[in-house]
Amino acid sequence: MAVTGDETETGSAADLTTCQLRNPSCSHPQVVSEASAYSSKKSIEDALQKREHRLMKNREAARECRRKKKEYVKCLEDRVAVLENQNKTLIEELRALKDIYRHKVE
DNA sequence: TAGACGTAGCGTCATGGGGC
DNA sequence: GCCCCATGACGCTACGTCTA
Repeated sequence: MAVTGDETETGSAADLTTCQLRNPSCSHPQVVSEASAYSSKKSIEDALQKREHRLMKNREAARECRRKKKEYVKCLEDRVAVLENQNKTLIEELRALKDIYRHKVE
């Protein structure tokens, strides 16, 4: 998993870094400045909880997104296989018809 | 057998779009 | 505007395969 010291997000009250989540005693400067924006311990806990919830939701969304993408790619691959078969069949059919036509002309 | 390399899967972040 | 969701991008780990 990629965890760098400078991870931040913008705009939300749940802005706390991953390093603080993993190590509550983290004194990373950004964490300190962000955490100081909260008036009480309660609101910090609240923000952490919100962040955790958001990360969990996004984790699940990413998993689902990958699953759908894989399914889509599989679908395309199957379609390619079907079309290739159809193409082969049509080419052979055309060849056979050309043969018949040639014999009639001769 | 150790190291290089390729691939799959994962978590996180950033961002755009839609709903309210 | 704010919130939520979907998704691309990135970095990391685990694992399999190849080669010296």
